[in-house]
Amino acid sequence: MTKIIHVVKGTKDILPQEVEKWQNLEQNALEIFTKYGYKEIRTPIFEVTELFARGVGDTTDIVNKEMYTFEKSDRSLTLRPENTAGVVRSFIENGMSRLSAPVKLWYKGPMFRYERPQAGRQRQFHQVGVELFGIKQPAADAEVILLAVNYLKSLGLNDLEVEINSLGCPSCREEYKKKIKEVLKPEFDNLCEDCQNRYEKNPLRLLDCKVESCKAIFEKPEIKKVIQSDFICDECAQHFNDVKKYLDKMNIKYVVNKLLVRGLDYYNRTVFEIKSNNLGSQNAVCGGGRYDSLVRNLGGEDTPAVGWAMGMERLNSLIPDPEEKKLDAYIVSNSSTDAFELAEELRAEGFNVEFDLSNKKFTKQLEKASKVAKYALILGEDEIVKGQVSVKNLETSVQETIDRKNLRSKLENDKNS
RNA sequence: GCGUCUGUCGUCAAGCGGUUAAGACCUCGGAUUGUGGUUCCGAUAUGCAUGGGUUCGAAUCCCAUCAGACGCCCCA
Repeated sequence: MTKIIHVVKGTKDILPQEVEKWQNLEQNALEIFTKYGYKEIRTPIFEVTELFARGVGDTTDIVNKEMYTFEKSDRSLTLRPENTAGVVRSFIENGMSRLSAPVKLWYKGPMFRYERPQAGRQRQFHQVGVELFGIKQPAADAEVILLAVNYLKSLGLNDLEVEINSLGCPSCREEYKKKIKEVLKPEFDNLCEDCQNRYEKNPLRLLDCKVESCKAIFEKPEIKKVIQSDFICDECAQHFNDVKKYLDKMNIKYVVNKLLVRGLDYYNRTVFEIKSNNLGSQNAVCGGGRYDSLVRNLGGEDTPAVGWAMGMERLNSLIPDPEEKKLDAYIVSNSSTDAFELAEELRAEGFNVEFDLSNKKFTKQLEKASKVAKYALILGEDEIVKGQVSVKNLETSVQETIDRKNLRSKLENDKNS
């Protein structure tokens, strides 16, 4: 036997029986996002590597160790690890800052990150996300969060936890980082290896370390005081308060998590995550925030923006499997030409119909019908001659022979009852 | 990149150094050439992820590789 070829590590087929769930996710996205005025955008799956280096940030793990990068004619290209950078690139390139604000976009599609696969994590995975450009006011943050919550609700997911935080603006955040580094300096040698790395790279990430010895250090009164201090400046605080006010008004429950820091460099002010307790350790279904300097950093005009992305695999694992859909009818006949004809007729009228293509025996055909369809349409010699068809309800076993011209209304009646 | 566990039919599995490698489901065929979902018969792994080794003898023990699951880091 010739060796078979396997899917590559961290990728998966979406098989026919799972496709309906995916179509649901996509359909709901289109419906809900359209209500809020978002338009779909589709950007390429690969981009110039520099886009992600500059966009996502070259200190992030995503850019440093997780990108699928390849060279082609002297150019370095990368499979997109996320889609905000690509959308921003397109926003700038297509002059969308000239459009009247806000510009509201949504997307869906595969993303690629070279990571160790585990529950809720693959190397090729899918995200659906939204981006709102051109509004600096807190109402934009609130709308985007509301949109996320309503999308999740439309999928039947109600008991998820919304966590929010404010990272402040670049200037007040720098102050805060400095203070944290200062107060932790004497403890540096006692921190775990990861934390020692983070100390320089991203001091904010120190705070939610899970190592017990580190936690103990953060509990020390003089350190805890600094960590918990309200470091953000008055303007940022005002913005954050307003976002919370909107959420309260819209009846969205949330908790403020001061340890919530996102892993992409471009965020400022509002950041948020939506988590589930039913997901294993990778428990965030949605993550996002405000990124007011990204458009400018990528060469566009100064444009404030907010957005989020959801992991579609994670969403799907929270949604129960739908019942398998049966065909409306399966034609049982020894005359495949007549079966063909009838099938086409019914299909044209909107029914889902199949029949046997391999000349199986009558009983086998009926057996097949009972497995895949609600009705068996028996088309034998008698029926063909008389222009009739025997309709058998495969659940109730009730069968009656009717004129072919009445078949449509018969099937429709039963369909609705 | 690190750690823990796991690889026996399409699927779920038994087997723990000597078996003809159980069983169940699915699939296919027959009982049953116009009536299924119940029942009964039958078919389907010269092979146990791959490659080495130990042994008279390996699916079973050892090593390596590959793959998967889960966790760390990080993220959706």
